[in-house]
Amino acid sequence: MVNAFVRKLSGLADLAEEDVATLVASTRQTRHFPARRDLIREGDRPGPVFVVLSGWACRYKILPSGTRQITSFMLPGDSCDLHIAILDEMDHSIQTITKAAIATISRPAMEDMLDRSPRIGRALYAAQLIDEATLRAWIVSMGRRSSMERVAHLMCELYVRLQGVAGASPSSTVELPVSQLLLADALGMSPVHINRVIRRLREAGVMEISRRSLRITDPVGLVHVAGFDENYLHRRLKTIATIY
Amino acid sequence: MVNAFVRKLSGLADLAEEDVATLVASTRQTRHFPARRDLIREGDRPGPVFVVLSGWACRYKILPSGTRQITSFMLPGDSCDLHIAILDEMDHSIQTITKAAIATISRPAMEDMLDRSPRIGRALYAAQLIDEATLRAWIVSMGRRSSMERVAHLMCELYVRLQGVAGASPSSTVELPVSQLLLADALGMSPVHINRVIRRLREAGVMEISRRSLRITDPVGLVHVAGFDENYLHRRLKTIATIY
DNA sequence: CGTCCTCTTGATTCCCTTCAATATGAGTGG
DNA sequence: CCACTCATATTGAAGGGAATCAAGAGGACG
Repeated sequence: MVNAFVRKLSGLADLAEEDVATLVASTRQTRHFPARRDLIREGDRPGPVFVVLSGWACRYKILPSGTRQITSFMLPGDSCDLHIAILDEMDHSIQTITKAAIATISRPAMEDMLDRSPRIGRALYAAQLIDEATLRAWIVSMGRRSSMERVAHLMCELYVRLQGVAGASPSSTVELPVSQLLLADALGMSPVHINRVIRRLREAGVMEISRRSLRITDPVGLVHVAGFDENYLHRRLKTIATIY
Repeated sequence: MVNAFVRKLSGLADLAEEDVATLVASTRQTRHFPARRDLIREGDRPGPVFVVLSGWACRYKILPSGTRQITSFMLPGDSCDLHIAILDEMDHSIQTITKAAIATISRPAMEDMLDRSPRIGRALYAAQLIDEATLRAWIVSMGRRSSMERVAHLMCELYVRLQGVAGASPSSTVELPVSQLLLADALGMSPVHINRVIRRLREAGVMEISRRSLRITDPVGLVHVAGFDENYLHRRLKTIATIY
């Protein structure tokens, strides 16, 4: 059984069997963390590369006023920048959202892996470019999308990302282990308003959030209100709209 | 005389003389573009790596509604992702803001360069990580900063970035060849409101924008209203606050 | 069973957008 | 050199979307 990391990278490059073995070996050393535990904090010296094998995490930054902004979600299979060690210190923190299994890849191990397999390197670079594209998509959302569109867009993103990694059969329902307060911190809105927007989306019949899960009742409609163009996720796989 | 690209990378890694020569040679092939000219468009197949030698450019995305969101500014010395060629298609466009001299580095040339000099590779990766950090900082700005803070923060960022590359003597005034409409597209605000915020900042005595130039009249004050922490730019150089 | 966190809904306030009009300035052609 | 045009900048007025304040309900957990 390969892990989420391998599943994700397999979708980004043609990995050989030995690559898979290398990746599995490199992520053998895993630690389990409870929810809401910082893996690394702003100002810390960057350490090894983190790989999320199960559970959710997020990158965030606290402002002087005390408010928080989440800059990205890390889902199973996601890892942080492969060359993070180049920098002097972290400019943001990383925290688990749920219980999570985190593997760490030391810098020498990472460099060894990049040296040995160009395919792994290619997959990791592709992953990084997708992460960047996602950051840009968030900027677009925050800058020019209405709150309805913004929430819908994030749900589309998370849905597609989860489908891409889970390898599970397409389902209209995915687990969404985030509180509305967390969504607020991710979307730059107030928790109260997030709640109202979710309600409007439910009343519009496109999606529902309940019991920590997201159910997409009208995929086409959701994609439409979100103005979602999944090209930025650079997946040449089935699209959310064509699954159904 | 070395170009802006070399000057920027020199600040990110200890380049040998041969590295400088390599970089200069790789950017010999430059083209001149007028203002407001697309270098590459969303949906296009990624081509060579673009390097801005002079002038300004920006990455942007057009939404279905027709509004535009700029996701980053490219100043002299900046380049786009070194591995951009991995992706199938561009998820955003790049356009010149002013007249600009753009060098292109073909994919083979880039790979050759990375193979030959680990120092150049290191500098390029550092540049990319800084770009990513800047994207995160923009997300934080859009999500959790007030319009005053947001404008002030962008001005701090641009000022520090310009100082980092220009190599010029520190000055309270830098060229800022962007219209208020462009700032609006970058900051996710309306042009009208941008105008009012700029006025308030002028009245507060911290900065002035006029005749396409930015004058910082009170650096400490500006940094303060912006809540600017330049750590994210990962410069171990003099800070905007300590220059004065 | 009490406590705390999350969710939900209402009321009020205000920041920012939109609409509108005018001013300023650069570039163009007569 | 001066009208003309168009982009940009500036300011006012009005409306709306989202934050804030506030209170209650539901649910998880020790």
